[in-house]
Amino acid sequence: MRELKIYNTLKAEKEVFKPITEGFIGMYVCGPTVYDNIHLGNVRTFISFDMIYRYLLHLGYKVRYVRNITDAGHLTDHNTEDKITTKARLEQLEPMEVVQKYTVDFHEVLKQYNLLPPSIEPTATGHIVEQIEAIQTILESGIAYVVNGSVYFDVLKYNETENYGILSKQVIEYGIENTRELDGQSDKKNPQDFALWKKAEENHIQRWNSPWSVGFPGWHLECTVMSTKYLGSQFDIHGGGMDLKFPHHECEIAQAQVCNHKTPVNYWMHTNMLNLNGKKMSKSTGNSILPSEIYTGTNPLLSKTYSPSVSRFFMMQAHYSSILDLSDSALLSAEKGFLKLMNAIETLEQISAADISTYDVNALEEKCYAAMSDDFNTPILIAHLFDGVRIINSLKSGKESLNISDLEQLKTIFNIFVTDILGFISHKESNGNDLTNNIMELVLQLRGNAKKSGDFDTADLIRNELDKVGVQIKDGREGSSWEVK
RNA sequence: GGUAUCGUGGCCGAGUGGCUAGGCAGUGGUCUGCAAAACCAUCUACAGCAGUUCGAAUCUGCUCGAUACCUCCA
Repeated sequence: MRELKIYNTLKAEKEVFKPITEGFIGMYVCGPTVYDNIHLGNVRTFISFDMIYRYLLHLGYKVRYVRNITDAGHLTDHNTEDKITTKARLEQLEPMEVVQKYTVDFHEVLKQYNLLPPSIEPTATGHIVEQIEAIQTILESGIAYVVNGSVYFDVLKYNETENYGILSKQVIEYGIENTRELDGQSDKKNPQDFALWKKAEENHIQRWNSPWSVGFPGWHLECTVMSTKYLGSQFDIHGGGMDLKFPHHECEIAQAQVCNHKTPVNYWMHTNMLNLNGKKMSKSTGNSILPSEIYTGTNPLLSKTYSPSVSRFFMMQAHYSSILDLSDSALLSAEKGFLKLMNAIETLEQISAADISTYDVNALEEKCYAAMSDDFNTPILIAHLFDGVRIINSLKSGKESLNISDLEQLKTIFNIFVTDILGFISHKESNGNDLTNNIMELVLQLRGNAKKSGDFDTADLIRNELDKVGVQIKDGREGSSWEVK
């Protein structure tokens, strides 16, 4: 199998990837908390991991991809209530209605962006029993304590024998004098401690029985429990957004370390943020844009609508680990580039083979694999694909030629990288309609006749009127063609 | 205050010690009835200062600036 390099946040360097079991990969990615519509920044993370998943599959690995849905336990800021519960109260819904509503939204959006579904999509509320068992284990190890029906993880005690901060490189602060505002109400021994179980207040709707209180699990615990359950106590890849690195992933490592006595994950991958107006998109600050606003064009920042494929292309033009800034002009240029790429693929279907090849298709394929195998470098891949686009257009005009096997190989390359790995789909499916094709053939023929007889008024009329309804005429050396814009 | 990442041409965005990334926009040309598309050519660059080196956008130090995390966020 081809060598693959992955930037491992845990080691802070690029490493050659070696799965625990040859040919198999266990991958866990933190999913959304379904208390609201996901915004485009959330989508970026899932698209990045979709691309990663697709490439791993393409390389021939059997991948078990687990991506959770957080439907309980995610606390709001400075509050004892969780996000789902808060939303349920605001919308006067059952918590599970909130969960259902936004889970459906999540899935619909990801479908628009052509994401493959994960192998398993577990929920926090479906694993309450496992979470309670894990808390018991941690309590028995003496790394957690019970206060007023809630259970907290003792970070300082853990840090005596283990390294809390191994992932985020944070150095925990001993002593409370360094902390900013210590919440007087808090049951915690230290502000760094985090909740494993919270006792439910009277008005808290989501609640389960436990040995300590009627309450609900802490946010960090679900990922530990579910990744362990489905991928084992040690697995290959754990991913998530950069903003989850600390404290969420740090806490996951600590919990798993106490429960299973081994480091849970070999490769930690963190995808970077999508910025809007120079700042991270965020639900809580309102600096965000919804996927639906992109394809309906309802956001004031956008001059027009953009298809999901265009925004997917826009994201793939940046490396997953870089911050990416969204703007109308960036989407506009992405759209042009995307159409150029997709048009070339259509053109490729019309190319006929020649006797000799004037271009090294093998070298192109090698470059594409090299780019992807170097920490999933999609911008470099796309640069190479545009090299292929240039060749395709030259093939059409006769400046380059390919023999039959090279031509087939070029088609395969585009199929693999554009469709299978980058996950782009042409949004011009309507071009394939037989009726439309036949009518357009006639129209082009009539216009061609008009041109031949010098009737350019008619020729231009046809071209202009078609342009108004979104069809572009392209006159080439060997005749005219058309496409839906 | 702590931790981390980053500062690349008109814009977006790769590269990380010597060899043109790429896309969009611009300019010149080919083609065209004209235009568009396409193709060819081409311009604008590595935040600043000092150091290491035969050679640095790439390594080191400092300065300035930006962002993220440290309290919920993909």
